[in-house]
Amino acid sequence: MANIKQIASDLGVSVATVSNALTGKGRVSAQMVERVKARASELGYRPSLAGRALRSGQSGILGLVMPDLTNPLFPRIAQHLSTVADDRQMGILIADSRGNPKEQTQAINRLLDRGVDGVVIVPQKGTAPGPQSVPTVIINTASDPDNSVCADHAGGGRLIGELITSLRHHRVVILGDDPVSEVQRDRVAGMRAGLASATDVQELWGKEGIEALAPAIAAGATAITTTSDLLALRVQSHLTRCGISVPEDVSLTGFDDLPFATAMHPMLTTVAQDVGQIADLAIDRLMRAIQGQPDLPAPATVPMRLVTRYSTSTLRRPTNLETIK
Amino acid sequence: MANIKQIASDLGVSVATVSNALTGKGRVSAQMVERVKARASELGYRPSLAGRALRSGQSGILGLVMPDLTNPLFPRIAQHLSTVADDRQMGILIADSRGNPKEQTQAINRLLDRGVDGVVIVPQKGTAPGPQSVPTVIINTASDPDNSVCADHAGGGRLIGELITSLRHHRVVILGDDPVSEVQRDRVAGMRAGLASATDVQELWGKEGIEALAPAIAAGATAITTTSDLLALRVQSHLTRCGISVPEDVSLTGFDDLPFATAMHPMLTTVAQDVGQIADLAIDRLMRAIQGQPDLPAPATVPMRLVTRYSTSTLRRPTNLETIK
DNA sequence: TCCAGTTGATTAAACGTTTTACCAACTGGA
DNA sequence: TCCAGTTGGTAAAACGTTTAATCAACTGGA
Repeated sequence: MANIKQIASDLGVSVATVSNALTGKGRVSAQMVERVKARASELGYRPSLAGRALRSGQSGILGLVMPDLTNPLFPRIAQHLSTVADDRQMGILIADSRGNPKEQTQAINRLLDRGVDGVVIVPQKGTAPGPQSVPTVIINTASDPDNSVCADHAGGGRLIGELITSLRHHRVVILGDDPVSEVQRDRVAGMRAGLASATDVQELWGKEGIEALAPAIAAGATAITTTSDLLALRVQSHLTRCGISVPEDVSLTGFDDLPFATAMHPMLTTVAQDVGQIADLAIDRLMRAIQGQPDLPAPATVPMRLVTRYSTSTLRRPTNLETIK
Repeated sequence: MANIKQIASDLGVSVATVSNALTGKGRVSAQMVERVKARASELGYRPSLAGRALRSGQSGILGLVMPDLTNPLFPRIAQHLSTVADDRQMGILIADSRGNPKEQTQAINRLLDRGVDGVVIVPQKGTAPGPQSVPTVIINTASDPDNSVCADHAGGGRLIGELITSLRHHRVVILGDDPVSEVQRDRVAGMRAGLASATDVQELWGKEGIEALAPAIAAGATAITTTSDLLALRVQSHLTRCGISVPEDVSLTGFDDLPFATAMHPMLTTVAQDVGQIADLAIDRLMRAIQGQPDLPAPATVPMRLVTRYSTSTLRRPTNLETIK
């Protein structure tokens, strides 16, 4: 409830002096600064963000637009974003684009109406939000080179591919969830690159893909690389039901290192995004844009990290399962 | 960029009239309202929330304090909260209390500094935030009867217990994660109530609890009820490793119906919170308090819903595994 | 002594909105 | 004709902050 005017009258000075003393901007004697600060903390003074926002035109609030708040990555992104925003005295307002592109632009508009100083957008699969009226940074899509920061999905895929290669697997099936997603296509492309020396690489998608797995294994595949941990869990469940065990009969990998990856048995080999660094870079670029500094030239891509656990092992059975049968 | 003054001068009227026309508060002729609204939409006018906030002392923003943003429930709570807040033209600012009580009060203070009109708090395990300087509603703890809304954890536990009872299991182990959590203790208590007619109910906690599972089963337990899905996944993995299969050898239940529950095999029997309704009630109470209406008397508790899947089955083997061995 | 420069503080405007108090012009009834 | 009541609108203050412009007092050098 205490305001700047209160402090000013208590001390018999003008409000401008108080403001200057607190912000350190104008010219105020050192001792006056002391007195002002002392009184301010006595009163428990908290500057009114509303007043400041009105005057300065900046709200000190950033918007976060997610394609779907139940996205398994959302918690980690939100957390990191919120801590690094905190460090810069910024708040984070969330908005859900509820899985469809139309809602996405509405969500952005709602944030804009609230006067956010900038927005972080994690776009819908397959959409690329155009330039906005406030500084914007896009996470996890490389569409607009200037203002995006994204994990190196292809690189992550390659790490997986190379791991599988190094474990001497030659017959591999790559399993994706939805080919509409640019991110997933990138991951798959990376896997292919890492598997360049494999003799047989097969690409499957979605629910039918899972059904097709057992036959593929029967036909000789010895490793399955998926584009998400959830998919990997599904696969493992399915395989267990079919009497195929991981990693003895087939190696299996996920993507993203979700919390349950370590609750599985065997614990899942996967690849992790450094969400902290992504958030860091995102906020960094955003603040830079907000403060009118020139954009950084290249889009930022953050390397992924291979997390080797126990769902992968070196090939130790004949390539073709038929021979066992 | 268009403001109320702009519209006023365009139309040759006073700003007060424009404000009245737009908010429908003062006395303005119907046709003037038309003209104002027309001009406003021509200009793409958006009221400045900052201006309004300064004048009215209300920011139109609610704060959400979570114990840990990576909490598996956070996404769903955030999503529902954000949609129902949207309906009331409110924004949601997030804050992370990073797993410790001290940060929790700091997080609350940060939100307060930002001028939120109210806060929704999902408290740290074992803490009960005291009364705040703004309207507050607490989710998932029944500590303060006046302003809390929480799932009926005990009721959910009872549902599980009754299911297990109806499946004719008599020897059950209840497995919890951390007894510090009031929520988990409630769940366990509910389970016990639902299992009243069982002959042997054992309670285990944490990592050692999991280790003790196989011996317990060897000693005759035929069902395991856990206080979280993640725990259930861990257990299932552990049991698989021990050569014990679900649900043939032992029935298993989770809690919360997290996304991966259906990716497991067998799909997990669990109990779901109606997060939508919880969010609804929470915002409802919060808005009521903000608008100065009297508090609703009783704390709101929302019933949980049993989700029966395939990790539970009726008892079909001798109670004591020893006899098999 | 005078003047330029510096220091420390003040005045007042501005940001965009809402709201109270007020005013002018009608209306209808006595 | 006069008055009370209603209708449609305006003027101005207020919310709390920042900042450009101004001013008074002091300093040191010529």
